[in-house]
Amino acid sequence: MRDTRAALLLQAETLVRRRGYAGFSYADLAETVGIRKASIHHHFATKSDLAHALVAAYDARYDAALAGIRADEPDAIGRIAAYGALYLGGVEAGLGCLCAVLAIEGEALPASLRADIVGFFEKHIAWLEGVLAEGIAAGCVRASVEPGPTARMVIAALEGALLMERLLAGPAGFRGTLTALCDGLRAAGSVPTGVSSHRIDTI
Amino acid sequence: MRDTRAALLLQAETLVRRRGYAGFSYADLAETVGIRKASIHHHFATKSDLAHALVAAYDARYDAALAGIRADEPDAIGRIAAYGALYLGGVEAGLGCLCAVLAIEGEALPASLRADIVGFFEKHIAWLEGVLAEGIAAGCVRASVEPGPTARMVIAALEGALLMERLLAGPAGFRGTLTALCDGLRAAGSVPTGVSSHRIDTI
DNA sequence: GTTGTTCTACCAATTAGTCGGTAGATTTCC
DNA sequence: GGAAATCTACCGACTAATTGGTAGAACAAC
Repeated sequence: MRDTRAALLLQAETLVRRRGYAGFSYADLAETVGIRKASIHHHFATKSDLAHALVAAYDARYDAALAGIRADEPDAIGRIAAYGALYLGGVEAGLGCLCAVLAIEGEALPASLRADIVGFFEKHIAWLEGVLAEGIAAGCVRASVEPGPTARMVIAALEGALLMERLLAGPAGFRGTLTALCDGLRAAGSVPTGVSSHRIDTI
Repeated sequence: MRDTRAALLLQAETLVRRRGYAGFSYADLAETVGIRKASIHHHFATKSDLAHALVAAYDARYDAALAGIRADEPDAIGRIAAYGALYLGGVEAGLGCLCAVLAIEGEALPASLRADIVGFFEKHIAWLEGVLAEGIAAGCVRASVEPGPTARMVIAALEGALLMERLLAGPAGFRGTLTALCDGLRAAGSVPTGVSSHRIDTI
């Protein structure tokens, strides 16, 4: 049995992450999946329905990854390094972050989709804020770090690095940024931890 | 006298920065400028010609701003804060960075345009690397900072913050990220400097 | 009167989305 | 268990609108 809906979601996601939301068409998607254009409408009535489903699936995958990192990595800096490694997967595959791509085209997008994206980012900011606060309490993160603004700065740096290094220096460039980022957060006495092996499942 | 070419560049830039390259059309641009669609082709034969001119003008404006900051701000952290304030202008106006927008749609863009964008980012990385190296030598930037990777991290954080905070917390969110970024670079003994008043001219 | 600018009027291609219909399962009901 | 009804997945053939781009005439300015 062939799960067409899943194939559509998978291929649509890579198309959006490669070329943007306005940059791919139902015709493109139909061709890569090997189905007729009209049949896509059977699964996703409109393009924005498809986009919603895309964000929901992406968000769910990240939820799982975030929970996994929290469970596997005891150290705050290790958790942030592992979180950054999720983005590294995108650089390696030549794919931007789905939500960053959609955020950039924000103005031209349906408002409900924008709300989904805001929710995605705010969830990640809250997660990082918690990680940083715990890290400060445990003494592995610099005491002068403010968890709120720094959480925003961390995710901004990773989103920005994914955006840039995909075109510039690739994975090597991204790893440099991630290391510089972690080094700036670590408390003076704390020992660096290695790069984690966390991966976002699909793609 | 009415400089149509300049008006086209100005309006096209805001359209791209709001909706993306694939997200605006010659019809949109014609309407905002108050000209017929065919007349645009007289000034910019193809859409990618227009995009090239857009990047060239944007790049030139940043060149001037970078030189101004270097001349006016003696301190490395002050220079980076001033550089970040350029991006703040985008957040306030609700506009993304032109090159970030184009970078995201990279795969769907003409290759020559991609090269322009790579050049833009590399120039800024080199500028920041110089600023950081001088700052370390002067003692206002943490000695453990590595100028190369950290320069990439700084621009990534600013690009990412512009991307995100345009949708999330606006200028206040961006300022928080900028402060957290600068705080992470400053040497322990160094005194914080205020936010500069540097602005990118047009828009 | 020539040069630069803008216009009207068009073009072929592509866009998202609709239409009526079909083959094959699955369910319902006697 | 077998007929009838319903549902799922897909298709070819559309549509109206929009896409970037072209040809040639009108108009302006020096």
